[in-house]
Amino acid sequence: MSANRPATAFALLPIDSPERRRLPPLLRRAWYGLNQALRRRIAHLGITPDQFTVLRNLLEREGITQRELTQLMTSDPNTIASLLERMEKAGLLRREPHEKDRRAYRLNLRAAGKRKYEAAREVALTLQSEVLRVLPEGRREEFLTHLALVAEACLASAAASPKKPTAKIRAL
Amino acid sequence: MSANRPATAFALLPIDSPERRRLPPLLRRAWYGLNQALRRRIAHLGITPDQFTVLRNLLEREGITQRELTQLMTSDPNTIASLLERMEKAGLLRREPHEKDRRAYRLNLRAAGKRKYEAAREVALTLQSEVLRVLPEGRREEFLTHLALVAEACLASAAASPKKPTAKIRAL
DNA sequence: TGACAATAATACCTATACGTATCATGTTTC
DNA sequence: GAAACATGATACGTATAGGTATTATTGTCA
Repeated sequence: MSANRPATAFALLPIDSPERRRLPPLLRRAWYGLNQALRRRIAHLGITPDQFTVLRNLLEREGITQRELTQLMTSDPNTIASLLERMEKAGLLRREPHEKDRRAYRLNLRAAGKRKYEAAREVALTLQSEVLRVLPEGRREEFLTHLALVAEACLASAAASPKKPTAKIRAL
Repeated sequence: MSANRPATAFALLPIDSPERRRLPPLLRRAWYGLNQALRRRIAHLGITPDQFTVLRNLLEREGITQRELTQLMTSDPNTIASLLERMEKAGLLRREPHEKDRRAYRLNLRAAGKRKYEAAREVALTLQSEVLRVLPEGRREEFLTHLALVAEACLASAAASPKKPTAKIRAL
């Protein structure tokens, strides 16, 4: 083991998994694991983790447009459109015409959506605290702060990576 | 702001985004941002981030089965099967019959797969260090260690959440 | 050894991510 | 104020996640 790392960091981990320290697989495992756990635990409610996130955002900010929801969820207009279509069909929310912009919709929860949200929220809170318990209590806030920094950096890198490389950039 | 948190943690963040401190959205942003950045930066190679991960695993361990790859990638047999089908069609790898178990395949990279991997690896390494630069140098190892703990906890929670609730559990 | 459970892979389904293109509507600019 | 441009939403295509069921094997145990 190299000398300039805290030895405790590896105490719980098998030494022979070098990729254990690589950011991408760790983020992948954490995100997919968390998502899968939540999906299974709320499956009986008939909603998915992404639908739960939509419900939460709509409860906190009623009447937002799809574009605004897309930004709040750090998602994509296409993904949100089809997600909302399924949720509207399931009776969880309504899309009403925007009174100022005839291109846009205003999104509003229906009663069924609010009920599903409340039930799923309990599950999600339990899950989150269950997961964070593995960190020493005094380090949890710091971890989340660092994770927020990393998340912002990831989004910035994505934003800085054009879909179609411009002539200038490709010329490098 | 509550008193028992380090004040510096919030210095760079808008105070009015309470969900900034919630684990799920942070993991989502980090993972999707990282994935999107890599996808755009290697699109010219004709492979996706997941295909890149497959290539890396196959390079490190030649001749593994789909089942073993599924475990290495913390993925799903269905997903891996269709992923490999696309990659085999694209000439990146071969599925050869397993000499002991006629149900299984042995996976091997082809030359094109190795070339794509080498090119994508440079991009991925650059991206990862670009992202980790936002953390103070002395905290990066600690952050990854904590993230590994969280990832394991997420996987454990998922594993502890059955697909179909048993009668016993549902009775609670 | 013969019935039966476990396992590797696949088929089929739905949900999501996201790239490109399109349409309708807003906004800006000369 | 008309043309150019920007924006909200959608249509369509491909890739991935993962649930259920099926098929072909393998392993186990009475």
